[in-house]
Amino acid sequence: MINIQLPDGGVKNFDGSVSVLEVAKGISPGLAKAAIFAVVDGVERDLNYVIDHDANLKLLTDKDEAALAVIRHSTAHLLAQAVKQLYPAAQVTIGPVIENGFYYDFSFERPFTLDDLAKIEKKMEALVNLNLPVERKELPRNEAIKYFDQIGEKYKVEIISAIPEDQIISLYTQGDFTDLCRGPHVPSTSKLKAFKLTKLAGAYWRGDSNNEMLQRIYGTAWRSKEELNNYLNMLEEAEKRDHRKLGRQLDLFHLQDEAPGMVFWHAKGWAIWQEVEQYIRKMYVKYGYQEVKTPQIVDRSLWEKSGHWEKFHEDMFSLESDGRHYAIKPMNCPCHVQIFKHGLTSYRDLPIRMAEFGSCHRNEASGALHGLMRVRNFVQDDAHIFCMDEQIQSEVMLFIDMLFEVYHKFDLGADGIAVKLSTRPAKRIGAEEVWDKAEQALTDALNAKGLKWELLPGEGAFYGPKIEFEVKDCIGRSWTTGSIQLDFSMPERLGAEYIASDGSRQVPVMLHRAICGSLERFIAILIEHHMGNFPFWLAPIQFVLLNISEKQAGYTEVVYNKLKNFGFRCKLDLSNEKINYKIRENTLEKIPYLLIIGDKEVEANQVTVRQRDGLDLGAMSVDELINHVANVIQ
RNA sequence: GCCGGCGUAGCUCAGCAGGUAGAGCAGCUGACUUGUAAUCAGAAGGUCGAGGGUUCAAUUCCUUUCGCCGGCACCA
Repeated sequence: MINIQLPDGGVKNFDGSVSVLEVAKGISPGLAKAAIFAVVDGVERDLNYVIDHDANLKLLTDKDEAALAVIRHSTAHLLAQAVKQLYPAAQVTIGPVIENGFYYDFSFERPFTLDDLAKIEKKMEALVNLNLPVERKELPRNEAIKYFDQIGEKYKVEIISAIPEDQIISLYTQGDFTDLCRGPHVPSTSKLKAFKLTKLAGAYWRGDSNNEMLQRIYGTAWRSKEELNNYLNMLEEAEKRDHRKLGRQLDLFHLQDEAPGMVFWHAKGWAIWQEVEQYIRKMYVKYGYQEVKTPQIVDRSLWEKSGHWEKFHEDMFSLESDGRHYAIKPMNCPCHVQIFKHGLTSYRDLPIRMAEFGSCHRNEASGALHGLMRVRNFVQDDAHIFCMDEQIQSEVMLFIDMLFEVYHKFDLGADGIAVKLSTRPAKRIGAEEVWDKAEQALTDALNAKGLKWELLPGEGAFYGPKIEFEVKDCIGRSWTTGSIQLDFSMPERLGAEYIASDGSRQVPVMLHRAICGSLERFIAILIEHHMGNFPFWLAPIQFVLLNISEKQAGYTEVVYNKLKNFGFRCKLDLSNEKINYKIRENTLEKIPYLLIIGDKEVEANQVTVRQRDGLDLGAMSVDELINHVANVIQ
């Protein structure tokens, strides 16, 4: 007798072993039909998993969010099956679930084409219509290796060979196709009814650029056609926020062939930049930073001392002049250490927080460049904190406060920010106890601030652990903006010291930190986050003045000058167009306030205010308008 | 850097099985003097990313190269 406990508290009894599907049928035929997979005693199982003991059972259908991962995984198998049928010479490798979908990597004699993709998708649909049952079987590891060796799947053999010998390997078969997989899977290919192959790409085997490049096919899969369409529409909408697109439409900046990865900032983009920079500068004052400025080009010997030349010279732009070798700085830290070293520093002076809007050049790999997100010349809101060991945690906490104050100011919500702690890598310098202390300090600071964070073991730099703050762009790619990084190496290498309370000379700890990361990247994030509708204080143009006919041109200009003298960024549109046209054009420019002036306004010494979202605030005097925006800014 | 795709007017894009290109919008000129998301008309605008090759003829085919896009790798 087997008792099966259901989530609603009910219990089903069976005389002997029973499959999940049979249990489902016992509950209701509808449930059995809709079921995708099950959780038995906390473990995900297929529907034909046989329960032979008392157990808790939860059935999941396509109504459950959790079904998505299973559907996606099964769709990846479906893709592989289709590829094998169409191109038997292709070798299968891995096909995991990712956010919103899946991919599968194949080794094939030639790259797949878009035509292939269409064919493969058709084949997948045909396989769905065949309603192929998906069946699990288990083999001892060595037999699994033998099996894949026999069918010539050498990548699978390699994968299984890395699994301990005593393990049982599970395989899933649908029709003529068998794949190595942990499962669970949908019971039949007919459950896969909303998928689309989205892109082709190259990808290195095992993620290592020394290895062969495989053909990766990406796809998305959902529980219903409706869900799929919603996703595709969402993607289409999201692409409209792309900062590269908006940068052109709003005339903020451009990039051109002659200066790859370097930005030409137009007046409107630069207005945003100035606001951001000035705001960050205010924060420096508030949080006790000193601002400095250091040279753009520095003799190579400094980079040799700092170790950058050895490790990164391929990414550095260098030049020769009058027989001397120079490098354009790829970072500011060695220069800041030079300022720190000037004169004697007492422990009483610590912490010293030294900030610079430092323009850096890095010769990034051509394939890495991406709009403003990844450029070759960028300005970091960089700062280095020189402090004593015992000050690390409080400095990190202060930095976190500052970071969130800044992000809040720009309307970047904390829930959109991923916090990651990267700890000691295999290759590293510094004593274990120093790493212990440093990692503990970072962990404690994160926890003290009540942040949700993710641990990335082994991802730290060789010279210290770090915390990174990541935000996503319009289509979900993650970019690091803020970071704070401990450095046990550079102060010593470059001979930075302070006089301790006992009169001895000590090497300070150095924290590298940035909030925006680079102003370029940060502004790109702002553009996408606000969809170009910048808050009033950031908007490149804050007011546009529109006269209805030539008659009001004089008065319109007076108001324009008045607002300009108050320091607002204004545009005067006296163009000889209908007011409808002018409203449309300036609304598309995403100017926060459109001030409309006709005879009525001239007479009453007012302006009629229309917001860019179409809301009509009615007529008011200029003073009232200024009051209004002051309230908006707070 | 690697794999694939792309590069035509300021922008968005069409075209060409090889016979030196076309639209809309913007810009320019003119008319209209306008009340809350596109007034009408006219003229103009391009060494089809760059170099080389094949050909009587190349924007179209081949090749090299640069840049961009999507991934991968990288991201101190």
